[in-house]
Amino acid sequence: MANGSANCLFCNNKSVCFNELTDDELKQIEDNKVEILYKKDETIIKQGSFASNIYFIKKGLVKIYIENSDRNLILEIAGKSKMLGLTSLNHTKHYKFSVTALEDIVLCQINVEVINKIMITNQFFNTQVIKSLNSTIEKILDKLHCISHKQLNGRLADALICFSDEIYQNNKFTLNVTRKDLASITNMATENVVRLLKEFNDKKIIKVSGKNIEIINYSALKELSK
Amino acid sequence: MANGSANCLFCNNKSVCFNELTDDELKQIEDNKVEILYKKDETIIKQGSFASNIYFIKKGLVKIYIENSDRNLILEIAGKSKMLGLTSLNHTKHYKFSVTALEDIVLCQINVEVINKIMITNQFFNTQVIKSLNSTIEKILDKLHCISHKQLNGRLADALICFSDEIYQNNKFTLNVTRKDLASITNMATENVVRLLKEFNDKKIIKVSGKNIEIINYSALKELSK
DNA sequence: TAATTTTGCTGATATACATCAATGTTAATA
DNA sequence: TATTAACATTGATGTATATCAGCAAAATTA
Repeated sequence: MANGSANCLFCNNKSVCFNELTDDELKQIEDNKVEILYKKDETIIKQGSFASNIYFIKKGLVKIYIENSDRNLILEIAGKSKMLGLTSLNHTKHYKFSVTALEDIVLCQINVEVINKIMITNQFFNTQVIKSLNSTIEKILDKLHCISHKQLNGRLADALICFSDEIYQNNKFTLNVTRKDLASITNMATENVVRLLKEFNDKKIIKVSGKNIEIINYSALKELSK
Repeated sequence: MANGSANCLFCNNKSVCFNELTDDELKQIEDNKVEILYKKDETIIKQGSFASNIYFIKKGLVKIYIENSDRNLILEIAGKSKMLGLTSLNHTKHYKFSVTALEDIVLCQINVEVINKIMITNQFFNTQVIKSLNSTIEKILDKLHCISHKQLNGRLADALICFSDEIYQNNKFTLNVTRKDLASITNMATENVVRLLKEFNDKKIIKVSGKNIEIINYSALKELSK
């Protein structure tokens, strides 16, 4: 929970965003950031609260989700190098989503004013921030497309592909999320996640054993995704 | 179709974005923009094409939608002062959506390089662009929430509230869209739009007569929206 | 003006999916 | 280690919503 002795200048977890900052700019960030450890299941960002900080994940996975009285919708499972809370760049805004830790997390919380300042002085950084915003838009558009146009098996296939290609970058992985979370990712009932995982397993598309999943027939998944 | 004699300096359709530009900056835009007229049903942006321009709507309504082989999803009905195509700010990107005219449109097409240049020289403008990106994110998140959590009547209620509050800014309006479009907005079958409009009409929540709609019981709609 | 296409409307039917209920299994806590 | 709670699983049932079919009305085109 302590402000990092961790020095921004020599930080080897820097996102592309920070790559081209001058030493002076990095110093500014260092003076206005804290490094924080979150334990599994702790809330990092709470939906509805004032958006006044930028977060940068150094280690571990989080889930970003829209809260709802009955049922949540997970927008993204994100990990190392993810910037969170860019909503804060424009003041007087509230977070539209919550973020909680799926495992132990190390992140840097950076004061939004410094980010705003450096966006003025450093054109490259400014571009990177806009890129990040655009990529967020792209991601949630994909999500929207997936949920509005595809049916259950396609949506689950999409989720599995995402885990394999992006989150774990391995066709064999151990889930950090529950079946209920999988249901929140794909916007279906938990029971259907279970049933479909079994069906995929029986069809030898994937191999499921508890939280361990191995993708056997990738192209079949891609086909289901359509 | 001609480059406007329309002078940016004296344009009275300027969006907030352009409000604080210097005369010189406005001149730069003027030299790198064309004013274009689109007729009803013409395509302004085609999904999948290279994103290389910024558009600014001066007059008329457009629909922004995700194309899909079987069924489209309308993200937004937008009008005067809307900036389109900010995806272009980062190069080598394709549009993730299409835009077509719902009526005769006047818009300015601005070269993305000038926009990028002015974002460097003018901090206020830069902030406005980021605000615009953030507001896009917020809108899509709302849509995602609506489609994933609400059922048919709630989704249609949402759409009607949006028409009344934002698009037409009047509780009595004449739709520029077909029932099929309404179905694409709410992600339901066209038949259900018809049935629900009739039901709302019978319950004296709204008064429907063809494309003319009047909202009678606004609070009932708000209730349905939950 | 007639002919054709698109849009709007209505009821009947089908189905994808959620919900419910019941039970096993693992993980957290005392 | 016992106790509780959260998670996972399976089958049976219900329902919201899509699909289909058929026709009327408007709008476009010939």
